[in-house]
Amino acid sequence: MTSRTERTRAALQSAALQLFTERGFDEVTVEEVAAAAGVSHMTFFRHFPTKEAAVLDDPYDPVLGDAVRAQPAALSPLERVRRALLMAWGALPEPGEGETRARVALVAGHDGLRAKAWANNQRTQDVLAEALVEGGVPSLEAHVAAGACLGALMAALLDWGAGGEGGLGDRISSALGQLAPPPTAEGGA
Amino acid sequence: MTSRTERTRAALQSAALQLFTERGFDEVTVEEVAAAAGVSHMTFFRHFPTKEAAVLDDPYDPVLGDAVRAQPAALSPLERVRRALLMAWGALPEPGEGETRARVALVAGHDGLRAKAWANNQRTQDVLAEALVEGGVPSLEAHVAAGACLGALMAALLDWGAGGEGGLGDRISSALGQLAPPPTAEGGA
DNA sequence: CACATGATGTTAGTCACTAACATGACGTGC
DNA sequence: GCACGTCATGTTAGTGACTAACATCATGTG
Repeated sequence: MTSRTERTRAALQSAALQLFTERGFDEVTVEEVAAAAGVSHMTFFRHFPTKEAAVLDDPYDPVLGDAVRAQPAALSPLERVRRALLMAWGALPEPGEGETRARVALVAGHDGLRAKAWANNQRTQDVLAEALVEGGVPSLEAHVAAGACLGALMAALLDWGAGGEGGLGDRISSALGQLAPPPTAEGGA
Repeated sequence: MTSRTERTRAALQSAALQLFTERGFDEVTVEEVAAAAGVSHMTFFRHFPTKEAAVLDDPYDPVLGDAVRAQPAALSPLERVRRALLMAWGALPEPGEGETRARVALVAGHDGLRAKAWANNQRTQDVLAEALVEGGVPSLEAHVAAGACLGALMAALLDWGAGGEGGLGDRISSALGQLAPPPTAEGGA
């Protein structure tokens, strides 16, 4: 039972993705996207706050906060965030590969989109940091841990979107692995 | 002998900073900034590509690339970037404390400005990663190292701008310190 | 003083985004 | 089935960032 709202929104998003990919983000007006979806430009803005938002649609934040809270407090903040992201990635429903690729490629190739993506990233960062702060981690340390992990993750994403060949999952684990503490010689887990 | 161009640019920047701080970024039009500096809005855009650019003015990138290249190749990419940033920070001429504070506070408190700041950050990230790639580091690893360090640094900056009391330098070293490898038990330097 | 050059002003336009009000589709109570 | 309310949408008019084309004014040079 997709409601009318959901259908319109999906139509807008899909029209936007296709037009932007074909002709470039800057060469397509919101007016055109709306027309392609069969609605007026006002309807576009009722569904998306900005032109960029039709491409950047990530409602994952709450999941991530909980994932951080689920980590053992004995670990360093950085390590808690790192594991939370790895865990959350594994648990997420893998979105359609092709479409994700198109979206990330768009973002990787356009300054304005990248900027907005970073802005979203920052919201996520705040959520992660908040979860750490609740657990007693000082604010600066919490934000730094979140910032470092998301910086790494974003780098992996953009690198993939810019033309990397492997799977996205592999890149993410590899990126976050780079932030892992080196294994102790004792073999302690 | 400051050229006319330089004087106009400085006037615009200072007018922008003052007006934005007084009344908020969104409540001041470019027109008003230009008027306060005694020029027309076209002149504003000849000096700054966007409204945000009058606040975000960081020409540090080239220095950072060289700082990375100066690090011993034996270190991990992450560690090379980390040390390069610490080194570069120490070598930079400390800019006027008050003005920097005002700028960072503006950025920390405004979504659009933060987004643009991240966009700049990405350029820096690319410069750092490039320096690593030249040294033989794979692209993904290089971008991740740069992303993580700059993510941490940005978090420290924004945290400071949002109302932290200590010195900025201390926060930066503390933030980057969080990414340092743990000291080995052997006491090896 | 004629001249070239570069910074600036003027004007008019595009486009993202917003506000106010009108219309149209849909289900609910009766 | 019909009045009614609600919610998605359309229409219109506006603001403000940013651009392009052309005019002007300052500056230094011969």
